[in-house]
Amino acid sequence: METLVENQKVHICSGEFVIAVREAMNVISGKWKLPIIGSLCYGKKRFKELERDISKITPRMLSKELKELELNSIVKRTVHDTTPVTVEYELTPSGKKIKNVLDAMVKWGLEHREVVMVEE
Amino acid sequence: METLVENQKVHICSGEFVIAVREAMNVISGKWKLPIIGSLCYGKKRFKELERDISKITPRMLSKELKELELNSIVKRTVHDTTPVTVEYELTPSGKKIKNVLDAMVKWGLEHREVVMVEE
DNA sequence: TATACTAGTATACAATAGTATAGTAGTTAC
DNA sequence: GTAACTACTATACTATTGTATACTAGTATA
Repeated sequence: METLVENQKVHICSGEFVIAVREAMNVISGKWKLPIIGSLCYGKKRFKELERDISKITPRMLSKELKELELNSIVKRTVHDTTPVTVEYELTPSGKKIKNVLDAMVKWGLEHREVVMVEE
Repeated sequence: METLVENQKVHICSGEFVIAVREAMNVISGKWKLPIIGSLCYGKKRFKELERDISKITPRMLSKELKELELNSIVKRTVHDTTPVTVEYELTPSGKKIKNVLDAMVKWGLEHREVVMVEE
């Protein structure tokens, strides 16, 4: 399995490849990361807005996942000096580009579903 | 966040989208699925070959993951009537196409790493 | 008879991921 | 003064995921 990255053939087992895939996996794995990213695609959101948007998430998980996403430079956190304090979360440019990965997943997923349906 | 699939704009929250992404996530999530798929990219492999190929995997996990991949139509299992019995595993066409998703992940991962490096 | 090969399975445990429920601190409206 | 808003945190638990170690069954070789 080979892949073209910046005009260079890269072997699936090359160190860079593995690290890059792992990084992408980190960002989208887990139960709540995609719902959070999905919700932030429509623009900035406050903590409580995300909590209301994402059905059944607990504040503990929301807080934990937002911290991880911030650490990984996917989400930017901004504190506003209002009363009460409001905190806004938004996707970084890198966070927005995850869309390309999701697109590839949707494309594969739909094709795969069709293949499986025809087989059965 | 919108995406183009077969000339139709599909909303990120549409049922089909969510199911398709979840399906793709199922196939690549977990500690051992990518190493297994990676190893099978080079062609058919027997159980013991995979076990030797994939450093530190236990037969329990290899067996479990192969079963899941087979259930999801990513891997095909063929039993050969030799002595001792040999079993071959190979990627289905759908399994091979997961490469497109991995490519998108590599591309994003490499770009993201560069952005993060420049920032720090 | 003992060892090694095939492809796994069984049991018990450890580690990680996620849930449920309640509480914090500071300010504002009733 | 009490309730409600903000953005969380703390504690204790359950569930899922992965590990470690040993074992099975059938055949072939030394």
